[in-house]
Amino acid sequence: MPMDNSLLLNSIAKYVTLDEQEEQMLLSILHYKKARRKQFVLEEGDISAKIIFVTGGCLRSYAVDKNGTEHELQFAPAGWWITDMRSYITAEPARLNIDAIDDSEYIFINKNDFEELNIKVPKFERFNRIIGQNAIATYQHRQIDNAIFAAMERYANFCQLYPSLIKTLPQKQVASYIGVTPEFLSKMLNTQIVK
Amino acid sequence: MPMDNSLLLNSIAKYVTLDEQEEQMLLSILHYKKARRKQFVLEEGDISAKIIFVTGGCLRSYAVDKNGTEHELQFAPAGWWITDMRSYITAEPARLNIDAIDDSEYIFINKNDFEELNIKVPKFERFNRIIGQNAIATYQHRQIDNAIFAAMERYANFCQLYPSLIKTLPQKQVASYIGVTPEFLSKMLNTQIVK
DNA sequence: CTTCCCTCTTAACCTACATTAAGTTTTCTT
DNA sequence: AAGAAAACTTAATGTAGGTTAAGAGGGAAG
Repeated sequence: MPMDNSLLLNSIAKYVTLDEQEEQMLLSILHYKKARRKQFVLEEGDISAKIIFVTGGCLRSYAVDKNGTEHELQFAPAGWWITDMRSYITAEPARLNIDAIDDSEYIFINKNDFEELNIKVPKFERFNRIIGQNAIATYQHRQIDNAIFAAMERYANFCQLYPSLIKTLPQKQVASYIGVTPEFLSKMLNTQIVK
Repeated sequence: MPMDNSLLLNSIAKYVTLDEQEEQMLLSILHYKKARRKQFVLEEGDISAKIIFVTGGCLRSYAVDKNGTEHELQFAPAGWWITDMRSYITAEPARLNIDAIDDSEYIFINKNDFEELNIKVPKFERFNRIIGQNAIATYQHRQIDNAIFAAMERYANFCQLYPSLIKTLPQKQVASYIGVTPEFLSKMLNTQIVK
């Protein structure tokens, strides 16, 4: 059954040009899956032996603290990659949960296939090296932003950076991403009305 | 003049095996530099058109907030890579400063050379893809740790993760890395004595 | 239409950590 | 070895954001 791979292929094509055969090798290792709203894609304690590319809906990754409070690490709408990288690399149990915020569709690639394809198709490895660097840049700046900015500024940054997410996400998840409680975000937003 | 490249070559050899010619291509693009304690290697506002590998001493990267307070992003003792990745990728002015904590020596590779070598030597690109993934894993967990743990636990984590750095770094830099003021870290450490 | 659950809000009170300011010790520099 | 500059400590006071609790809308399932 032919699946829609165009989002993935276009995203790769931004950085490298795969020939017919290389593209075939990639397509041959893709798996397709759907997750309904709130369904887990990866559960804390599992081993994350795959890498995930979202093609529809929205996934998220988060960790749960000792009080049971969730802390969002990442939102992954269509076109984004998501995984627990530590667990992927070391095959240790994942600390992150990944679940579906909306009914979602995604492609996943098993670790063995992914590693093998990187070796067989250098252009694919280039693509991964480059998007890896992009992710590092993002994490570096998120770390600095958290250290430097107060909650209100982090909220403003989030709105600017992810305008489409702001419209669809429940406020409590935005709160968790920027590192405050939902109560505090609510208060912050409703106290600022008149300056 | 022959320089000591063994640290770099060993670090690459952990992941890939370069042949004679590949190694030569790598060596031909290396530049060697020293920085005295407190000297800048990259200054906020500059464009970070290179990638740095520390061979001796210790560098650090940090950002400065509007009050002039420094916030440590990374310590890079011998064997570590360091750069402002956003600035490297986009050629925008860096937000990070990189300077020397101790008298240090480092290798740097200019962006053009680095990108070209990645294309010419797929094994080098593999190495970079892999260490990029490692860096992502580290940043993911640092983000989560900051969200989940209180200052004392973050300090304990730091001690466990970087036992050698704890001995050499001034306390105020550790404080900055874990995200508290030096005053608070001092109080924390000196109040815990008798439980 | 209603019940249930989930999200958001409001408000009182609480705490981890920041700020300011001195004083002390360690370390560079000369 | 002296003097200056950093680094560390202590303590009083301040505040951003957390916690707890209760109520109000809103949408999905029956």
